[in-house]
Amino acid sequence: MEKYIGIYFKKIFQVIEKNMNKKLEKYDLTNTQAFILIYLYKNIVNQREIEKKFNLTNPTVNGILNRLESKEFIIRSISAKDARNKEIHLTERSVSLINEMRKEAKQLEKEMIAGISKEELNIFNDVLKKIFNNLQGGIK
Amino acid sequence: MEKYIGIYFKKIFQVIEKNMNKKLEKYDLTNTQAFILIYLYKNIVNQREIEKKFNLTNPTVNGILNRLESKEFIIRSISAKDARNKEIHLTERSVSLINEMRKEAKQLEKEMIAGISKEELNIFNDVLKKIFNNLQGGIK
DNA sequence: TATAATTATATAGCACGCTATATAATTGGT
DNA sequence: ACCAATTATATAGCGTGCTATATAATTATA
Repeated sequence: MEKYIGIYFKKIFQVIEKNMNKKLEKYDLTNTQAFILIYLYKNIVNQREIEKKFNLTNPTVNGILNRLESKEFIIRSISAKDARNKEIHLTERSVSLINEMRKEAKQLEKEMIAGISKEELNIFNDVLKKIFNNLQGGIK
Repeated sequence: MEKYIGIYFKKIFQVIEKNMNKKLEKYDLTNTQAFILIYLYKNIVNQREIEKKFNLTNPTVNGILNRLESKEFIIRSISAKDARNKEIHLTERSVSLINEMRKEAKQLEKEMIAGISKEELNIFNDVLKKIFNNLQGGIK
């Protein structure tokens, strides 16, 4: 067993990420890119909203969107209402992949929690939430 | 509540990391570097062992050790027994910090799990282990 | 014993986090 | 109406992950 929860967490998170990236290779997408596309499919937002939703900084989001744009998964255009905002539009290419990717994501989540009971999962989620809240204060 | 465990995991992991990095700033170390130093203090190993312990690839470990070396936290020398191996030695500088850093790491772990019962923690750890095992197969 | 396979480390190049900083547009206060 | 503050986005530069590839030393095998 791992002495530090922090390290254990990191290991597991990285295993999850690797699995996802492997499944997404065929779409020429990373897991971060895929989750953002899935989010954009359901929500018409500017970049700032993506930052808040995924807990990321603006340079991070900008970089991800740059890559998505150069691969032609999205198009960015300046908002007519407020020229500071950029509107983000999914291209045909990404719309056609969303459902498939969503299926894969769900499938992987199922694999992850195989053999874990409802009760265990509930407690697990509670603990995750508590840890998150315990640490949130320490940041800002 | 988060729809995808994967994303929730990522958020929490990143909050943990940010907290740790903040606490370690004063030592001119990142959390990854600190955990590797702590490990090296207790274990005389070559780079390969670090890869296995932390589930990292060799270029990742090499990069981290390069940075630790240039900041003079470690010294690397070629093994007399097997010239493929590099022996990693901690410098005075890092030895003097280990205990303090270990205290901080423990302290943060305590903060993380504040208000969580023993039972909850046990289940949480079990679930983590199960998730890790469920996914391990998917990688290699 | 020479060659092939394996092992340990290193390098190149990329994705995705970050902080610090810049720029441009909008909003608010006087 | 102006100037300051705020807001949204972008850029520079870095750490830590990765894959693919190279190099050098050791081990195994024909």
